[in-house]
Amino acid sequence: MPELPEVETMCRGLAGIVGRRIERADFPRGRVRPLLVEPARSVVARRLAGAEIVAVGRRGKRVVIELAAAGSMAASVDRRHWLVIEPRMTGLMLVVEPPSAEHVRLVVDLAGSASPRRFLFWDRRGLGTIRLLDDRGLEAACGAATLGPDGLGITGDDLASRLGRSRRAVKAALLDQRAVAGIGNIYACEILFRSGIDPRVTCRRLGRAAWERVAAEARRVLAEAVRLEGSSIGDETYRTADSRPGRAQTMHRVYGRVGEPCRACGTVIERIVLAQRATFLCRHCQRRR
DNA sequence: CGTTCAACCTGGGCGC
DNA sequence: TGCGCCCAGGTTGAAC
Repeated sequence: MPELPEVETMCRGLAGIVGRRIERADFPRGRVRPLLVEPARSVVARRLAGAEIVAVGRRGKRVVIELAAAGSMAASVDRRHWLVIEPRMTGLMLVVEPPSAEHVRLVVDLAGSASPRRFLFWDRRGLGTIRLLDDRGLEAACGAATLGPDGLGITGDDLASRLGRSRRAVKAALLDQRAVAGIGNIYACEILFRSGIDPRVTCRRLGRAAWERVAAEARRVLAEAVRLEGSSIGDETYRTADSRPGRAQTMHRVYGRVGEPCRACGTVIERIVLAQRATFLCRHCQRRR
């Protein structure tokens, strides 16, 4: 579920943990599958305890919490670690009570009496990953070879140079995190609608002006969705770190609107499957190149 | 190079 | 009510 705007909102909701010290970390009843945690849960828990939280940031769809090892007030890089959490479909970072206790995967208690007292990773489907990495691990997991330029700052040049010669459908290409980081299924559909481009069109058939449009709409749609704190669709879904629903779903023009009239022209919105993902489009409005 | 499929999971919605 | 099936915001690896 969480794409760039949702993960960005989670990170902003964690602002209060920066500068705090971790008292203890716990994987309640080992509810995270071992394969989704790196290194072993006991090692992660031990290393987190006592660490100082230096910063919280986002890389693509990942939450990155920078830590200084216990007792190292100086910023020696070799004592830095990064807690990288990938929420995947249903993961949430919360500083308040979770929707259910049974899907809490990681709890981090903070020292002191300031608010928040803790933060946690809650994940209903349990597909999310938790990694505690050193600088080399971070580079491998979130570096330029893994993640392309961030969607909020993507340019027409970026897209044209990375995807311009590709034979893939443009929608599939926008979901490729190495090309542009942070775009997922909802916003790919919305960006292409606003760009007036059919999601099935092959990248190499798009001209310069089209890539400029896609980049501009990507920046605009993602920024607006961040402003609206992400998309919450239905119950038991994405929430902000303090458990409020986002409002970006109110800006959706095509996603989830199959059978409903296009807000621009009245044509019925269609749902097709492209690259194994539901894809929504307006045949009339999405014909440009 | 690109596509397709299965897998990893839980739970909501729908048809019968 | 209950059951079975399909669907879901993501990612990965294998097969073709």
